[in-house]
Order: sequence, then structure tokens, then C-alpha cells
Amino acid sequence: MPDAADPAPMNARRKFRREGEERRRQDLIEATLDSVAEYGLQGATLRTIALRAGVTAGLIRHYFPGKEELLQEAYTALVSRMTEQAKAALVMENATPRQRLAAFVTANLNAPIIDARVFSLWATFIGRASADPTLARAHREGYLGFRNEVEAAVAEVLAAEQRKPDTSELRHHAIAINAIIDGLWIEGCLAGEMFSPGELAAIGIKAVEAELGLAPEKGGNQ
Amino acid sequence: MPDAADPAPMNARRKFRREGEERRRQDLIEATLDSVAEYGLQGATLRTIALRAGVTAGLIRHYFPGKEELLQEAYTALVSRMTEQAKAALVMENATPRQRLAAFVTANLNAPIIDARVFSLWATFIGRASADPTLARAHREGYLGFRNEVEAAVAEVLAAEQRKPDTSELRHHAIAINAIIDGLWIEGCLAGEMFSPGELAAIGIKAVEAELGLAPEKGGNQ
DNA sequence: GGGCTTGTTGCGCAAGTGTATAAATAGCCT
DNA sequence: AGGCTATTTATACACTTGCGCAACAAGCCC
Repeated sequence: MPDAADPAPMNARRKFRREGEERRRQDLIEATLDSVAEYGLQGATLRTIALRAGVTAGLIRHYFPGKEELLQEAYTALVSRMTEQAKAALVMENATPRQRLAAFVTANLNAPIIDARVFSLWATFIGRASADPTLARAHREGYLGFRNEVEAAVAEVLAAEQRKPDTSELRHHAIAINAIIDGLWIEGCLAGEMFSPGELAAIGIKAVEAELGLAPEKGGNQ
Repeated sequence: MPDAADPAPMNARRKFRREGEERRRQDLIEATLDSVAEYGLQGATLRTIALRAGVTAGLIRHYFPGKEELLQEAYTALVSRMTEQAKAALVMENATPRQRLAAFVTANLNAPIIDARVFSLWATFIGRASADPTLARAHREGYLGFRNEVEAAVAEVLAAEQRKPDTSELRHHAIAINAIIDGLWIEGCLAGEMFSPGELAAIGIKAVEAELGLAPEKGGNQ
């Protein structure tokens, strides 16, 4: 194929489409998270990110002042996505407080929250939090929101059991339960194949109920 | 100051001392951990590391094939240091199994194991584990060793209580307790100032004992 | 003390980084 | 259809990075 009118001149400029601003920003953030998860913060170069987003590197600067801001927005998006998914499990109706708490634990110990990619991202970013106040703040807000949800759920469970914990006791329960969920989440993300499906959730529910001093449920806890 | 016999000729080569190989390697690894904790994997350049170790960058290649190997050795050193410190708390004599388990929990939830720098390092490296088999293996070995210690300690506690758990029950207890310790460790490292001294350890011990179904100790649990 | 080994320095290099900026073109408005 | 604007590309630039290499000197051995 030596000749013929070349429909694509060799020095052709790349074709492109103009996307809406919101769409582009979201695509870039998603491409950033993908790159960070796969290559780490060092491997997530502007060119890598742009390639994955299907644009050229220069465009990033049109939407973000610099790489740092892009990373910060990506982390913020990640945190809010994680906590929202988690808290969504709490809005169940026609369920006892205890069932809702159990559902919350279960939701947090299965896909999509148990996920190696999300964990990798979480760890990568949080490792920089102590040196980057912006990241630290994003984490702090997500964490406190999460713990408050736990504390509220615990309060309802105990109230349904006619128990009146003082604030200190309540806080300690929330901290412990938060730790149980976090710890199991890490184990599941890092070594998911070591656990059978539903096993982590079962362990988590039993541990949480033991922490709260709840009597084992009668009937089919399988 | 134009003239005078200059005792330090401007083009003087830097003075240096020859250190033993073991000493240099250890210094370089320590400098690597410092740099990673402070600047992250991206900021931990060979020049930064060398500067902190008090040598020039070129020397690193005399002791390590490349940067990657240096980082891997640094992570291995970190993991083994962490697990050794933790397990050291288990070798108490003249103590009941329950006391030894409590001491283990306490040791893991106070300095030097609760430490922002160590956490930052752990998170930074573990974030790369899913993409780097070498890091993944180093973590895996440390984790399994840790969990085995927990499982052994739990077995002794239950044996002292005349209970005979089957292997599955024992495994679940170990996983849950491991999660409790990990989760509280993270909370302490990330937000140490939110907890009063000893508070995390107290929460941890109570949670662990609840998980094992141990009756509250009579007498001064403060 | 004088050589010899080798730990150590200093410099250079090619590749890759984030950023800056000019040129092009997609797609809306009239 | 034809301009206008702002999204997008493309290129350049200064800088850093990990690595290679040759010269140097610290300190052991005789």
C-alpha cells in the first residue's frame, strides 16, 4: 500500500470531542484514581492520567491548577464515595435497630467496599495524610462522619434493649465497633481469598454483638 | 577575602569515613524509612536518602542494585521490627494467659507501636503491595506470623478457662481480635490526640474479652 | 611508611516530570 | 453558512530523577 490519497495525513492533528466541563472533570478524577491504584502516586503522572482519560496531558491544566489539586480532589471524591456507600446500608425501614446494625456491618464487609483497588487507594493517600493537611482534613471528616453513624446506630440498639449507656460508654462502643469494621475491612481487602464469602461479615457481626453484650439471637444464625 | 592560604581549597573533595558494610546498609535503610515517612515514595529520591544518611547518592548503588531493592529491604526491615516489638509483649512469665493477652493488647496500643511515622510508612508501602509481589509477600509473612501469635494466646486463655474451642472457632476469634487491634491501632495513629493515655488499650482489652466471652474481672479494672 | 583494595565521591547523561504557552479546531450562536 | 470562543492539542522548557562511570582516598596489610 504505497500510494493512494492518504485520508489521514501523517501530520494530522488528533481529532477530539468537546465534553462538558463536569464530565471531563469526573473522567479526569476517575483516571487519576485508576492510575494511582495501579502505579502509585509516583507512577500517576499527568501523561499517564491523560492517556487513561483519553485526552492529552495539557488539558489537565485547563481543569486543575496543578497536579496536587487534582490529587486532592480525587481523594476527596474517593472518601465521600466510600462513606456514602457505607452509610447507605443504614437506611433500612421495617427493621429492628439490631438488624440495621448487622446490615451495616455486612455491607461494609462485602463488595464493593471490600475491594483491593479501593484499599490500595485509601492506603496510598492516607500514607501522605500526616504530611499533607488537606488530605488529613478530608480523611478526618470522613472518619468522624462514619463514627457518628456507628454511634447513632449503637445508641438505637441499646435503647431498644432498655439500656441507658452514658456518653463515655457509648463513645467507647463506637470506637471499638469502628475498629472491628476497619480491621476486618483491611483483612478482607488484603487477603480476600483467605475468607469464604460472608465469613468476614459473620465474624464482624458476632464481634460487634459481643462488644455490645447482646445475647445471641435465637433461631437461624446459620 | 581575596587571598590568604586557604585551608579548605574550594575544589576540595569531600572528606569521608569508611564504615562497615552492615552499618552503612542499616544507615541507608533507616534514612530511606525517614525519607519515605516524610516525603512519600515520590519524595524519597536517592539524593534525599543519601543526604539524610550523610553520604552521596552514588554510594547507594554500591550497596543496593537499585532504588527498588532498597525500598523492598526497607519495608522488610520495617515489618520485622513491628512484629518483633509486638510479639515481645507476649513473653511474660509469672502471668496468667489472660494477663498476657491483655499485656499484648496494651503493648500494641501504646508507643512505640502507636506512632504516626510508623503508620505513615505502613500505609505508604501497603498501598503498593497489590501491585508489587515482593511487598505483598513481606506483608503476608508478617501478618500471618502476627495472627498465629494471637491465635496461640487465645488458645491458652480459653484452655485456662476450661473451654475447648474447635479450630474454626479459634480461627474466628483470632481474626476478630486481630481486627480489633489493627483497627484501634489505626485510630490511635491517625488521631492520637483524640484519646486519653491508656484509653485505647482499655477499649481494646474490653473488646477482646467480650469477643472471647470472658467474664469481667472482679476487682480493680479501674 | 608505602602500596592496594575498595568504599566513596563527583560528574555526566538520557529519560521523564510538571508547567507554560501558542496554535488549531469543535461546536454553538446568529 | 460562517465567524467566535473556549476546549483541546502540540510543543517547548527547565528541572529532577535513577543510573553509569572514572577518579580519588581511607585505612588495612605487609
